[in-house]
Amino acid sequence: MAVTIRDVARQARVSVSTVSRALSAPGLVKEATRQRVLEVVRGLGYEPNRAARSLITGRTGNLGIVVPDLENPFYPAVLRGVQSRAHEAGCAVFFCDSRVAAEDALVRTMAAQVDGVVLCASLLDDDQVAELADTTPMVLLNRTLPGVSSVLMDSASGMAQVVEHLAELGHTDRVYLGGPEQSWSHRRRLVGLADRARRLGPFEPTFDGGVEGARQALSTGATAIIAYNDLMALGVLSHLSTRGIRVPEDISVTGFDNILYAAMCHPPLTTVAMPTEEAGRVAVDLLVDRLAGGPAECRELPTRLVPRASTGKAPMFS
Amino acid sequence: MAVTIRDVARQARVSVSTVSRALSAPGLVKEATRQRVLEVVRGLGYEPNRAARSLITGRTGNLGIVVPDLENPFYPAVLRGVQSRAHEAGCAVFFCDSRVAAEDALVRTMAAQVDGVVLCASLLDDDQVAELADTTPMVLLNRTLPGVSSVLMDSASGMAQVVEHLAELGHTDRVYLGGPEQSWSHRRRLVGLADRARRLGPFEPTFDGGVEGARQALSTGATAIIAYNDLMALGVLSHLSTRGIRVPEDISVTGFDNILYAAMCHPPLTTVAMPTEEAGRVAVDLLVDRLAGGPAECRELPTRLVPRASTGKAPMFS
DNA sequence: CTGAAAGCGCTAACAT
DNA sequence: ATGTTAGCGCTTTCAG
Repeated sequence: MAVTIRDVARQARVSVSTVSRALSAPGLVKEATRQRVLEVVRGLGYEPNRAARSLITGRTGNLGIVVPDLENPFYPAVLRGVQSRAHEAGCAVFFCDSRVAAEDALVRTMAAQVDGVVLCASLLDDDQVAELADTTPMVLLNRTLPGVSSVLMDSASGMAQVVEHLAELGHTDRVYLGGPEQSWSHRRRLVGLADRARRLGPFEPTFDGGVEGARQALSTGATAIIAYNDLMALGVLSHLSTRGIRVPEDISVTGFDNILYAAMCHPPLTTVAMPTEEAGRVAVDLLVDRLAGGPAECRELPTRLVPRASTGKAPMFS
Repeated sequence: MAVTIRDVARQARVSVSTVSRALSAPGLVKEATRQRVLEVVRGLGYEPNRAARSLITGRTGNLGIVVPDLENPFYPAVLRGVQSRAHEAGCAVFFCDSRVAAEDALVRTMAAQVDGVVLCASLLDDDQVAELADTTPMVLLNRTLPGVSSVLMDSASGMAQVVEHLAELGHTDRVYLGGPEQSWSHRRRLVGLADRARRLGPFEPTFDGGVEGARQALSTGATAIIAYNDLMALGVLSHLSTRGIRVPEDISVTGFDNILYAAMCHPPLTTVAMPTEEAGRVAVDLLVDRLAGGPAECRELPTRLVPRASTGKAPMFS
């Protein structure tokens, strides 16, 4: 059997409540006793039983995060931010990839054992999200819903920067390969795009989706392809290379997210940097605030264009 | 207040113990009563309180996994396998990236709230791992320790295949850019390498580590660079490209892991495919067996060479 | 097959 | 400032 609060109390010659207080309400016990207790705690290697504690407090000390696709490097980056901040806040984090099961089922399962959850780029409809948010404290990432905290990355501005960049290079015929239609990020990118590019899609926001998008884009004769995200842009690059089309001489390509590989591919990808890790940290902050009884809050983080070699002057432009 | 077992008992006109049994020991209660209870459970939306349950059983129904670097796509793949299998087994999974805090501290923290942990590619020394394994049921991934379950990917054979492939292409001067010296995978790769390549390193198993490795490799005059993993190989490719060195015409390059980007880079990378997702699933299987009182078990999964365009005939070889 | 009762380890009134 | 005590919601003997 593990060492319990009673063992500590006995050895420190105090009552269990004093031990409890020494540990979780330092102000309520005399410094000398507290030290004595702490010493015994260390000596015995006592670790409070979380189950017992939660049974009373109703708190688990855990946070949950649900992401749509861990294999998109965007999410590990977010997760890293979440985890480091959660760690600072003394919380452990449960994690789920929603390809494993339905998003709402996952959140519900999680809700039972965490104090709150970070829901990333949810594709659920508003009613479903609202229902979940009603059950458990929640912060949304790249998604909004009235009354629910959220952390947003400014996709509209990012996309506007992309279009402007392309325009400056002389591209007049631009095509956008869209992501999932329910996606908030996709819709915000459309806002930034306005009517400054044709639209194709929706496509899967993956490498293969990009390959398919490139195929379709080629038949439009556009000189610039704007992909929904970097993963797709990588697929676009790959397809163009297969077809012997040069980037950026023949066609310019842009992505979104600035994942690690955007800098490593050939040619390096012009893209929009997203404050992923920061977003993860802010999400936890908002969640913690919420748990402490604060109000729902919405925070938008800036994005910025990262020009690289996949964009160049439009052909025949001087 | 949430609905408790007592509410169910009252409404189903049975005792709490009957409800408890109906839920977790179906054999011990008459089918008719069980149905009645289940109906009330559904009607009330009753969900047993996990804290209360674990307080008694000592089980949490949770698994933990610690990985060294979530941003290496190798680990999300493992994580995916772990999660899908855990989900089937009715377990939720806690996750930690050991860049957030010291590995052993993380495992210890986790141990308090999971039934067992999967420890990936640990760099701790044997004593430390042994101590942890003593505290909590554990399965090691790509690491061995007597008496502890483990899932291994056959790095030695994979590396032997790489060297053989290079030899067939006429490369006689090969150089290996090593990974972390404490890494089991690294040491197994050395075994597969035997004395068939010079050795450089250790390097960080990252893109930047690869860049540095390439720099050093160039001064050796070798015609083939064998990187510890794909991330490094990507760095090698990048550095060579910067220096105007052609791959594979001037130098051949190989990686290890077959991450998604190995197929997407330029030129596509010859590498060794690792059964990552499978390994994650097997790890959970072994852990579950262990929790059920089974013996420690060791499973080695095969790897295989994936030849792509980054390797070619040695210069001057015909 | 079912019920009564005793806790699991801890926190939070309530006393002192 | 510290001790006493009553549970938190559940499982699990032990009786019947």
